[in-house]
Amino acid sequence: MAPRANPQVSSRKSPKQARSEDLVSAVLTAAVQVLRDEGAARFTTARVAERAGVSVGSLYQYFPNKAAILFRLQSDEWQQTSAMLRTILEDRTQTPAVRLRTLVHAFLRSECDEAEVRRALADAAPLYRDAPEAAQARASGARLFENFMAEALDSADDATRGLAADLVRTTLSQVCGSFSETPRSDDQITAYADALADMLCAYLDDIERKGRNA
Amino acid sequence: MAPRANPQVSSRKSPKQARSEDLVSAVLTAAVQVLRDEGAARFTTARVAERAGVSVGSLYQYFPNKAAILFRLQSDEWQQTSAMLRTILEDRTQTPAVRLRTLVHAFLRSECDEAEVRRALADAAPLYRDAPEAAQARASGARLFENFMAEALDSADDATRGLAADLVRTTLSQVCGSFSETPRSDDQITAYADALADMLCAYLDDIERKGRNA
DNA sequence: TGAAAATACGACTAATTCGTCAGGTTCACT
DNA sequence: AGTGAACCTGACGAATTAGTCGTATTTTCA
Repeated sequence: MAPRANPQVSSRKSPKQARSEDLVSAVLTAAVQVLRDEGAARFTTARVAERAGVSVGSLYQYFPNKAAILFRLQSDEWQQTSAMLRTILEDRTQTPAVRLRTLVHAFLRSECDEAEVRRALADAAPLYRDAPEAAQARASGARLFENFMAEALDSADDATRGLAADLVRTTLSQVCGSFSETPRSDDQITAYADALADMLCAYLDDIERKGRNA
Repeated sequence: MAPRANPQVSSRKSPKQARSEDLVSAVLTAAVQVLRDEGAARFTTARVAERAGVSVGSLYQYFPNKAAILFRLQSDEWQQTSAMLRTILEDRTQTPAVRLRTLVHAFLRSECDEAEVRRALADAAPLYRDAPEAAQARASGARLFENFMAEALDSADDATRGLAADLVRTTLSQVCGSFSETPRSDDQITAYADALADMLCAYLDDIERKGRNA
């Protein structure tokens, strides 16, 4: 009875940790499925555990509560997105405007893939958004844009630059999130990304123009 | 026993409807309070009814379910916002750019007032967002911006105009919503609204410039 | 092998929630 | 006052959920 999730197949580290790692990743995978297939409202520990082929008790041995699972999912997501943003924004071989355009396309595309999971995760946000680590993650994302702006806007004052960094970051994340809430074709995505990039670039040009005239 | 909510004080219409109207508005008022003071997660029909000085049974005589209360709140909100947008956007005595700037300030300000209620209402969105009437309301908001764009962007083609209308509307609503999630001072609001207006105006200018050069 | 430590199990508890319904109250009108 | 319709009440049923805990299984290592 109680068939366990393949104890022999596991990227062996110290054997001690093998079972737990398998269990944790099984839970996370199952959590994504439940979120996608059932939505935030039906996301329960029982359903996640069942889908993971694991008992609730075991689940609670590795996650202190339901919110922790969701937060972990969001956190992993942020990590990935951050890496992508960093790669694009810090590529000095391209002009800032080109980088920004590339970024918008990549970001919007990635929001539209996996849109269901993201929406469900957003619906569940009230459960995990006040986690202490969440603020840190947001701050590190903000720094990325501030550094970019320092390079892209050299003739603007600090206040303007800071505001621009905030506005561009917020616009990107919010507008792409909203856009991806309804299913989209490839062409729609490309066209929208171009328009959004146009808007952000026009804004940055405008700031530079004003900065030089002052 | 069973003290009723002031039957004698009520803006007399047909006496028949007086009680029900009082009850409905008492429920709506209470709903806003519960949403503000307790948040979306603790928004229950029992709490709303208690706060309204009314029994759950009565509440269910005028609202088919919990979601209907929330939808009604959101709907009233939209109505008000729509009216404001229309007034500003259709004021032909001002240039489009000035109107847009005025709009951004007004909208951001109004989002920041009552921010708690709005946030809670947004958290509860999964419960009412698929209501059939919601789509209608969104469409009517979209038309407002399309009409404005038809006036503001005369040298752009239809596709560009449509995309711009969508993008400007989405940006306004999403970015202001996100900004208002944390408490803000008056100065912060003004500065952010100016930056956002700069961005949107720069975008429209850019479109016009490209349109004339084509 | 055998025993202790680590891990997993899943039935269960306590709490909360939505919405109903049988019965009481008030109103409009005679 | 009397009558029926409209309205209100709040205890209650049915469902769901988060998280616990005593027991069973597996692993480790002497």
